Amino acid sequence: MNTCSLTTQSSETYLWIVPENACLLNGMSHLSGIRQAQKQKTRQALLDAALGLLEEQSLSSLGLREVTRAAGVAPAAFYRHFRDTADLGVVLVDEALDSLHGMIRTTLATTGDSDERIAATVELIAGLVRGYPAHVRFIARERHGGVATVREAIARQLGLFVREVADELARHPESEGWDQDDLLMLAGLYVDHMVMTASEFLVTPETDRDRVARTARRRLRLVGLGRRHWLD
Amino acid sequence: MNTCSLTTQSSETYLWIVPENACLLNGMSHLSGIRQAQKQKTRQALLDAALGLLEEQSLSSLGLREVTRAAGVAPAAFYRHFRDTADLGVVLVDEALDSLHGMIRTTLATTGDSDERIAATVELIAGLVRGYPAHVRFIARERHGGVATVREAIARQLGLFVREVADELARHPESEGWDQDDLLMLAGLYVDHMVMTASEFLVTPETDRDRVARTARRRLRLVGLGRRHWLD
DNA sequence: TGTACATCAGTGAACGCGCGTTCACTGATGTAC
DNA sequence: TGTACATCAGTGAACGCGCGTTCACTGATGTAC
Repeated sequence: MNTCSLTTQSSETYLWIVPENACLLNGMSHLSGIRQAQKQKTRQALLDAALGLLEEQSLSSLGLREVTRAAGVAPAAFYRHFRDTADLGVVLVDEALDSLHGMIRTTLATTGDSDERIAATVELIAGLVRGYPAHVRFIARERHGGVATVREAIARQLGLFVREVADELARHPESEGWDQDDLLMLAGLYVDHMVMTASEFLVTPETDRDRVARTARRRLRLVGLGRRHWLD
Repeated sequence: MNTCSLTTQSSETYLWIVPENACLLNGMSHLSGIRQAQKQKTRQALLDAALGLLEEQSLSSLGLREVTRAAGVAPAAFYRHFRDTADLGVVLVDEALDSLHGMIRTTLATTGDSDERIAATVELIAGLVRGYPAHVRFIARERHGGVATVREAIARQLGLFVREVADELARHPESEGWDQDDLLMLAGLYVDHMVMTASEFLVTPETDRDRVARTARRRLRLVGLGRRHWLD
């Protein structure tokens, strides 16, 4: 059971060790013990219920009563945790993307030739879609969705990814002679490609996902070729 | 004033010359004269009103009464034209994308070196965003949105684009030795890139769009380099 | 340790409101003779 | 051409319903002594 992010193990442990700092965003930093744990449980039930409902609709049509009904609490309880459904949406963005930063860095830092890195990247995305389909769908859907604050939260996180990817690319020997602007351009291309691939996986039945993975790898290979000849 | 597509001039003319075939989808092929023209006007008013409202929300939260209010007709009038708002959404998809097929083919067939073609492509997208921002936003938003029939309509149209782009790429001398599968992979990369660039333009104030265009062109150049070395 | 008081997450009832849908209607347009 | 009837796009009133929000409340948990 995770509490504040996808990284189940670490954040749960963290919660028990330093409970007063575990979820600063919740505004419940002074709570402790049973009370906090129960509140947290309800909060997570609301988030999970919302995420489930969002598989078949978008955030701007998600109703507060719908969420509380699915979570098994009274409508008024919602206000103990979120101002409205848009507010809940912003929390979902961070729940979905916070834990990805580390994974991406690790994957890009993989030693080995570029084909290995490509395979690892596509496998990372496939794994995310397999493990957290609802989170991935939520991000793909709300990236251009109808709720401004959520769009902005997603744009902020993806912007971070772009900068992190650029940093990591800069460490590769292939990046010698590249200026920062070009690195960011390439990093943006990669991040966009990751999001596209993820949503392509989502709409493809498990049995056909190999085909999607193969196409994704070829696209990355083609971009990689362009990268190698950029300074010719 | 356009009636069934973005290509104002031609479809309007067409409507008057062969009115009984102009808008087969409407189910009003047997109507003629003043009555049809008035019905068409109301229908277009509903579509325009909906498109306006969709700039700040998504289709799955768009209300029928909201649309009729903005269009200045009674709620019940809506049912003379559409079954529900999802049905209206599907019509909007075709209104937004039908007329693009020709433009894309023409742009890709542009004679001249690859830099010229790249500049023309980015300029095509910039022009679309400038001329039809609401249509472009609608497509970007609903591509992964909460209404299945609309997502499918968009996927169908984008799939057509991919095949058309692949056809056009096949005509280029650079494509010698490429198999169909690789051409489709590359075409998909281009189409995805076009959609990304369009939505990047949308969230960028007019004054900064040059920067977005420049990045888009460099991305296309990098992909073009990869293309040239694909068979090495 | 036990007791008395404070806190506050969650409840359940109530509210006014706008929603989607239906229906019989009206009056301009179309058609037949 | 004029007349009598048919069509049907748009109207306006009505309906039942679920929505978001408020409020005083309850009872388990927390705290002070």
